[in-house]
Amino acid sequence: MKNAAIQERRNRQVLADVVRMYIETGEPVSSRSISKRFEETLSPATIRNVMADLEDGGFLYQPHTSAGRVPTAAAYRFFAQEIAAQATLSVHDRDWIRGQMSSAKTTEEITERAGHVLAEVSNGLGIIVAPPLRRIVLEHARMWLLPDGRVVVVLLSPGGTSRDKIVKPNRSFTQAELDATADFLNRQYSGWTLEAIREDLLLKLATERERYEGLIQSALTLCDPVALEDGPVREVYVEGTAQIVGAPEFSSQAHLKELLEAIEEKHRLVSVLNACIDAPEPVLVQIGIKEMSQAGENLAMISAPYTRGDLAQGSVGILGPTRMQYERAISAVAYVAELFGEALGKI
Amino acid sequence: MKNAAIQERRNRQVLADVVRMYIETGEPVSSRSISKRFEETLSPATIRNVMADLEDGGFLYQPHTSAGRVPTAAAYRFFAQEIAAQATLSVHDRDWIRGQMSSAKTTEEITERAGHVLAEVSNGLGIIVAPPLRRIVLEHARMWLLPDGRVVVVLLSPGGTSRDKIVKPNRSFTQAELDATADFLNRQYSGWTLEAIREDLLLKLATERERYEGLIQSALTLCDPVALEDGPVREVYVEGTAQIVGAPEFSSQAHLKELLEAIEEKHRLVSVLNACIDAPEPVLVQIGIKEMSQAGENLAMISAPYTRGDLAQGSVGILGPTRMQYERAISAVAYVAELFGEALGKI
DNA sequence: AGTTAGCACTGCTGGGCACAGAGTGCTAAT
DNA sequence: ATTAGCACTCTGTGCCCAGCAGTGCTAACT
Repeated sequence: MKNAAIQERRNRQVLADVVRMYIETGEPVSSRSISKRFEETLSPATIRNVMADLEDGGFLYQPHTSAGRVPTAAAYRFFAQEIAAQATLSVHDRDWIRGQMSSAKTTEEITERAGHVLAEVSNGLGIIVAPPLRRIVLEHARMWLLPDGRVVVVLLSPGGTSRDKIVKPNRSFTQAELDATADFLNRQYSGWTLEAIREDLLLKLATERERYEGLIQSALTLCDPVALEDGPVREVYVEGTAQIVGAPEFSSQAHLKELLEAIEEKHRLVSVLNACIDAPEPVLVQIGIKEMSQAGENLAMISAPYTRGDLAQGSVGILGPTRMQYERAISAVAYVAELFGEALGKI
Repeated sequence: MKNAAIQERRNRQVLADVVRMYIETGEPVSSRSISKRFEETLSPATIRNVMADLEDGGFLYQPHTSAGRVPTAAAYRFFAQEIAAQATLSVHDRDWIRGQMSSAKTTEEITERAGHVLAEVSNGLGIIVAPPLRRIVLEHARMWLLPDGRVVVVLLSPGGTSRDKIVKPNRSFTQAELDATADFLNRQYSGWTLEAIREDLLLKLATERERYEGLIQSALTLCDPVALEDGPVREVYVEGTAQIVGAPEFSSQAHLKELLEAIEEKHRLVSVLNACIDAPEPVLVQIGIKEMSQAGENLAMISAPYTRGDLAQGSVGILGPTRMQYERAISAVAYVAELFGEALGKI
């Protein structure tokens, strides 16, 4: 039974202290130093016994016989869970974050700021994932004809963002037709997500051919390309690459290079980060990200979804070394997610 | 007279060989190895004499007394100049590059590909700078009124790119006014750059108030925000951060970190890279980029402007260690710039 | 005069070795 | 159940020394 070691209250206390201390110093922690933390109520020898149990339980390990102990991934997981509930941001951090975020006006600025804040707080990467296109809400559509037969489609979302695309339809349209189509979309689907619109159109196409035939066809031809434009690259915003270079856990060039390559392939990040959208907890802590790279062993990701209105949109998070200040990081991610959603709403 | 050492033909030959060899191996090159390159027509001792002269001239230096010689920035400059004229791409590289570029369709894809190609070829960073907004050419403008009084402005450029923005004008417009303004822009300024339009509008405003008064005013109010939207961040595209980690010249963590920070502040890159637009040579080689960071000493940038039609638009380039394969890099930059411009034109 | 062989000199690199320090596991005493 | 004591293990560091790569200089050669 692996968890046996963790059952006893004192053992958990010791484990938490070891983790905390290792996060601070980055060096294997000895029984003596933990003993001191307990205000000398327990001797090093006792702590050693506890530590031996914890090692059996898979929470600690020794780099070599005569070294102190280092937390394993399991220890971090335990630790994160232990403190997640009571994680709270220092007033100083809170003010600083709000200050940083409040000066941003455009969506881009806000994103950049949020990423920057997260990177600074964690000494790791700050990552922002934009809402996937299909979750975008249509407020207003407009189309017009170009002299050469192409069509400009502009979709407006609440909050002032817009997306446009030039479409080469396979048949020619008149401006009147375009107006009718746009009007149809506006009356029928204002407030729907693109994803939902698309599904509904396909459904209607099958069941109610006779009623709207032309319009539905037109709408599909004209909207689909816009919806599918999906720029997978621009969706992810990463800030703070420079930070991870300093971290001693990635001092190995090979590891560092591999990690940076993984980061450049941003879609890999997205899947890990977006796990939090369906997670039950408000903030998700993942420890040991094998998906990322060989060095993923000692990577941790802390992520939270942000919402505008009440629709989950995308997520923000931190990717950093497992040896990270979890209290600070967890609460910062939560706070940034909150501010980020708010800020987007205000545009 | 610093250049004295370089006057003699044989000295230049030796210098070039030292640089070439150092680029290959990355280690200080000895007199013996150069002697071998000369097919034994000169003894190591002779080469040593030449090298001593070159050291006096500031082209070589010794890490310590009993080591070989390493090229200085001056040596690289000389070398780059020497080979720039005759730089030519291997058939293999040429095919590969064309292959990589040809599969890209959208502007984003093309940019990404170009960046990727440059990074791969150079083992450094591939950098693409988009044309500054003011150089964008207007093909067609359109505006319409939103229910709440805001105005959507869409500017179309030749080649199918478009840019839109939602403007909150300080007075209210009617749709008819908007149509008239757009029409005015289209008739008067189709084919002009935004920069030029803006200037001309301001000029006309001063001299011909009476004729177009309303239109000019409207055009300015509505277009300026679009033109000034200027996303300084999105303008620069960098690929290949992972590459530079491997380079032994940046093995020092401190240097590496500093460099990555500099790269994240992309605007710093832009000014260096854009120097090539006004340079007389088709491809500009800069060696020792002090602007970037302390480690800039051993950084080199190779850049070339790309054009669409006959308008210089932006630039593409490589940022890498001074110890770089210049022949390959220079010709690759030239070729990518050419293909990039072409590809943009075809969209 | 330019070139080259020979040789002494320099500074780095890597292996071997001893030593101190940190930390543990175990046993026996409290 | 806790703890003091002690033997044991492993690492990091400093030091020395030999080996090596490469130079600079001088003197001889063409």
